[in-house]
Amino acid sequence: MLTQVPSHHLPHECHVCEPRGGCLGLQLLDSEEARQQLCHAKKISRKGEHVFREGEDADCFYVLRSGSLKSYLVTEDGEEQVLGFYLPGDVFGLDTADSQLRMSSAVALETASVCRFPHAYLGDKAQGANLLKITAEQMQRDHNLVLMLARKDADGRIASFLDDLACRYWSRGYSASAFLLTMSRQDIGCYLGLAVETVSRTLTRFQECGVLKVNRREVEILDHASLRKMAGTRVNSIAVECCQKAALSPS
Amino acid sequence: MLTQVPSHHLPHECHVCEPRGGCLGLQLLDSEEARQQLCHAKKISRKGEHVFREGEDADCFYVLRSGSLKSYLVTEDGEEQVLGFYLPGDVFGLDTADSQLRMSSAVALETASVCRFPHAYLGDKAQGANLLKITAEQMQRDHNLVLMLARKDADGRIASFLDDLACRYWSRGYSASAFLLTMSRQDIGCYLGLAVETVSRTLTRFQECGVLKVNRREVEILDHASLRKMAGTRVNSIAVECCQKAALSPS
DNA sequence: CGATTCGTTGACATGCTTCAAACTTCGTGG
DNA sequence: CCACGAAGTTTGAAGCATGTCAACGAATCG
Repeated sequence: MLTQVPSHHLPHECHVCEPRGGCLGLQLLDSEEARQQLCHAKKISRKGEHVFREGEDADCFYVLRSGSLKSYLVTEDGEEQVLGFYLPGDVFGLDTADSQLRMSSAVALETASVCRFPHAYLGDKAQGANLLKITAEQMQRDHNLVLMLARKDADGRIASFLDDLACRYWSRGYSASAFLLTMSRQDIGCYLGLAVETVSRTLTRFQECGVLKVNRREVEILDHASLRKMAGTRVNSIAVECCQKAALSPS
Repeated sequence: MLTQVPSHHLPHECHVCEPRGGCLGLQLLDSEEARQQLCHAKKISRKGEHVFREGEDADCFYVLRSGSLKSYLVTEDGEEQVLGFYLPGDVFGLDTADSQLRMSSAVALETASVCRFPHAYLGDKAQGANLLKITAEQMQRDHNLVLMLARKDADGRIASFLDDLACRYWSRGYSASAFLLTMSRQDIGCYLGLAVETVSRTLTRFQECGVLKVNRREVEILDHASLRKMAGTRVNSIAVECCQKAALSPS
C-alpha cells in the first residue's frame, strides 16, 4: 500500500498525509502551481518559536510536516491553557475568530516544519464535505479533551494522554511503546488541567505499578492493556480505530 | 439596521442569522431553489426528540431556528457528557467523524425547529474561509469549555455558564437579566463536569450572596458585574464582544 | 392520586492543590 | 572547562474543594 503513493504529482511529496489518504495539497488546492508553491513552502521553527500567535491575522491553516508543537491560549490572569499537541500529519490553525484572527497560539516544542494552506487558495475541491472532514478531526480532539477534563480523575487523564500519544506515534510508524515526551510536565499539566506535582506523582505511581518506565522525558510503556483500562472511554474516532489496530500489533 | 433585512430574498426569512450578517442559506447555498427548498425545510422536534444521534449518517449540518437543544455524547460506561447548549441562530452538527458519521447526539430541550444544510448542496460560496468561519465558532465554544473545565472552580464554571447564557439571550433580543434554564441541573452538571449537588449548592450560595435569584428553572441575575468577575477569563470571541455590549446595556 | 423525576440540603470521605524544599539538568558567561 | 543561576522535576505534608451517600420535599406525568 505504501508503495502506491503517486510520487509523480509532487516532486518532494512527503508522507505525513498518508493516513488521510494522500497529500492534503492535492485534496484541497486547485491549481498545480498553487500546490507546488504552497505545499512546499515549509517554514522551520525551532524550539520555542511561534508559528502564529493569538490575535494575529489568520489567512491560512497548517499541516505539521515534522517535529511537534503545542496549541495554547492565555487567560486574562496570564495563565496558559494548552489546547493540544500536534504531531506530523496533524492539521492545525483552523480555529480563527470571526474576523479571521487567531484564537490561539502555536509554538514549536522542537525543531519543526509546516505546510501552509492559505484560505485564498482553497479551490473547488475544498468545498463543503472535504473541508468539514478536516475540521471535524480537530473537533473530535477537542471533544476528547472535554471528556477527559469533565469525567476523568488524574490517573485516567494521564493514562489517556499517554495512550493517545502512543497510538499517534504508532500510526506514524514509530514505536507505540517507547517514545520521548517533547513537552514539559508543566505543559502536560496545563493540558490536562492538573498541577505539575500531580502529573509527576502519577507518572511515578504508574512506574511503581509496573505499567510503564519513565525517566525524565523518556517513556516506555510496559503494560498497554492496563494503561488503556485506566484511560477509560474515548471518543470513537480515527484515533480509536488506530488504537484497536495498535492493540493487535506486537507492541 | 433591523429594518434593512432584504426580505424579498426568502419569503419566510427568519432573523436568527442576523448577528452573522444575514441568512446562512444565502451565504452558503448556491442555487435559489436549494435555498428555498432546504432552508425552509424545517423540522420540528419536541422535548426529548433527537435531531440526530451519534453514529448516524451525517449528510448535513443545521442551524437552530427556534427552541433550544443540547449536544452530547455517551461514554462506554453509559455516562453522558454534554458538549454544549444551542440557542436560535447557532450552527450545530458540524462534528462528523472521518466516514461522515455523527460524533455526537443532538436532542431538543423544548420544542424546536431547525434548518438543514446538506453537505451536497454547499456551493461555491461555501469554499474555504466562508465555511471555516462557521466551524471556528464551534471551536471557540469548545475551547471556552476546555478553559472552564481545566482552570475554573465550581463557582467560576457556574458563573461563566450563566454569564454566557445571559449574553447569548441578550444578543438575540431577550433579557440578559431574567431567563429560563431550559436544561436540567443534571445537564448543567454534565456540561460543567460537576455533580448535580454542587450545581444546586452553588446556585443557592449565589442567591444568598445576592448575585442572583433562582427558583427552579427561573433565573434572575441581580449583579452582572459580580457574576462576570467570578466567571473570570473567557476566550476572546463573538460572545465576549456581545458581552461587552451587554455591559453597556441598562440590564 | 400515586409514581417518578427533579431539586435541595446535610454529613462525610477523599483526591487534588498548594506550599515548601531538595535535587537535577540546562544554558550562559566567566 | 568549570561555575553559576535558572528552570524543570520530584517528593513530602497539610488544607480544602468537590464528590459521594443519604434523605427529604416539590413538581410533573400518566
